[in-house]
Amino acid sequence: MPAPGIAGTVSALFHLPFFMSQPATAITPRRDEDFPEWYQQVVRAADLAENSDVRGCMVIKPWGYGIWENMQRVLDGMFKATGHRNAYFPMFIPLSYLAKEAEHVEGFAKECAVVTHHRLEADGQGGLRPAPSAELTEPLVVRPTSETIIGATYAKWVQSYRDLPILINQWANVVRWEMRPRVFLRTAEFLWQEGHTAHETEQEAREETLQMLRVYETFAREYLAIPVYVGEKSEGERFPGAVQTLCIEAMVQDRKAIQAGTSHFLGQNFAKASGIEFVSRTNTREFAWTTSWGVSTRLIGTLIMAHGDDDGIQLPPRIAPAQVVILPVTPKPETRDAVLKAVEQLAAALRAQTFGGEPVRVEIDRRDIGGGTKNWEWIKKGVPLRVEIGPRDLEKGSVAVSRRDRGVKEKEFLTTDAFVSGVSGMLESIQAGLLARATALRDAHTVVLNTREEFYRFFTPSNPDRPEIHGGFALAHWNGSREVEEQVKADLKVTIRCIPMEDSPEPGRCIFTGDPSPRRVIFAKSY
RNA sequence: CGGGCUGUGGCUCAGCUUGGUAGAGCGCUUCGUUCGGGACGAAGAGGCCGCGGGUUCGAAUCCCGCCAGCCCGACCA
Repeated sequence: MPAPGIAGTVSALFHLPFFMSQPATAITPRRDEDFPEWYQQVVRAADLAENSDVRGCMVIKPWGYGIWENMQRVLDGMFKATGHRNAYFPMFIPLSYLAKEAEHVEGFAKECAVVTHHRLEADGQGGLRPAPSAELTEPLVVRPTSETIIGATYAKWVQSYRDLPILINQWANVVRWEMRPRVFLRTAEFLWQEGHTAHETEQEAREETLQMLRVYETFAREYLAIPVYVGEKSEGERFPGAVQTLCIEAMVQDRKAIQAGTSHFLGQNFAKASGIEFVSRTNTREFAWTTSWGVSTRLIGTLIMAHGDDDGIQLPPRIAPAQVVILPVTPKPETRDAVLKAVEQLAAALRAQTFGGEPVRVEIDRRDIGGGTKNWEWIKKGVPLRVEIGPRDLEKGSVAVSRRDRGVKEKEFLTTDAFVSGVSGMLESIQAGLLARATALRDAHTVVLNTREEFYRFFTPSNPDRPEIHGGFALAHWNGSREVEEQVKADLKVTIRCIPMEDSPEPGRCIFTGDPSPRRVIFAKSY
């Protein structure tokens, strides 16, 4: 984590009283003091979401939802560009459907919400209860994922190889009854997209799985400014029922890994379970080959932990709900109208500019609250550029521009024209800076380890009672056995994040057993 | 599901041991002074102290029961 800009720090100190009545950073605790608590405070300070009265469920507030809407819009375009279309399937899945695929049941049964009744009645004590007479003959499960119900539907749609491929995505909510919820990272209900495709051949399905993984990788890098490793999950981390699970893994600022997206090659497992059969080109009956792939609102949590600083979140411009916020400075009533008029003109001029092929997103904050308070709110919300215009700027034809990736008090005075024509470049520079910083962090904490001792040292904090930020990604040889994986997990809470896809893997010997290993895999602690 | 803890204005909490019908900070409202700035002052609104029962002249405070939430473990996008 680089230090804040020196100029900004000096300037900030200059404005504070000796005894510092205000914290030096907008968020307490700082990241290095208590990362999990810092995360929660950022979610609150940036007004992204809050916990609801329903345990484990969150209310996503407009600023947070705006981020999700941008993710949806961009990804949706990428899905369409690769030939997919959207559809919608039911939220309720008959219990018997879930039971069809053995591994799938085992994976999800423990965290399913179940609907058993379809009517309420008075309980005689002023409350309500499910009516005993209205019990469903077959309970419905609130979807934890939709493979089974979509599979059952595809089975009806597919008769011939001519009906394939089916390339469908749905945007939906899903429910997994988690024991330990954390806003955006692990909630009982979350929003996501799930792509479900069915293919004629294994190769085609495998290519689809890989293609969508690459879509996620591109999205993460180009839009979220988060570099990711792409690879395959080990057997222990695989999606229940999948033949192969591919993933993108990101590192966030406490050096833990987070799975940011997954793409599964399901083989014929679900086709067999759901009866997706077709008559082939050679007039034989075949099971289809299916895939599924998804990303969720967890990406918002990833974004926070990847780019946030001690003053709040920092949004990559490409995904920010507003890229520029204009803050009118209206100290005197007599100049107020002129300032507001200039603000409108500036907004229009900025919106006529494009960034990443889209009009620049501009918001004007006309609220009548203290300028400092207002400024800090937008800092905490992570808007990339803040622009102040006051009466003096009107006279000079200038604006005061602050970048979120620079010091809080740092302002650049530009002519209005220069700012408008340069806004796209500034946004590009911020976007690139975030990616560069995240990449540097990841690379600095990705190490190659060759012995068991090094490995255990790397993942052991110096203070076990209050673990400091430590560890990172460890590239090490592994013999491929589940026993080793589970031992490491039990000892250190470290898991295999992925088996990286490389062109020329370097063979070696497992650092735990000495067995031959075809390639290094990535170990890390994870969310 | 095991272990620890907590429920008091919107938020964070004090008060409870030694019962006498409620406090602080922040936030909110109004007024004023400030103000290219997360300022200051004054006034004000807001609480059947988680729920039910018991002891008592009297319970936020003591006793019993229940409910809810948080933290630590097992599970997880």
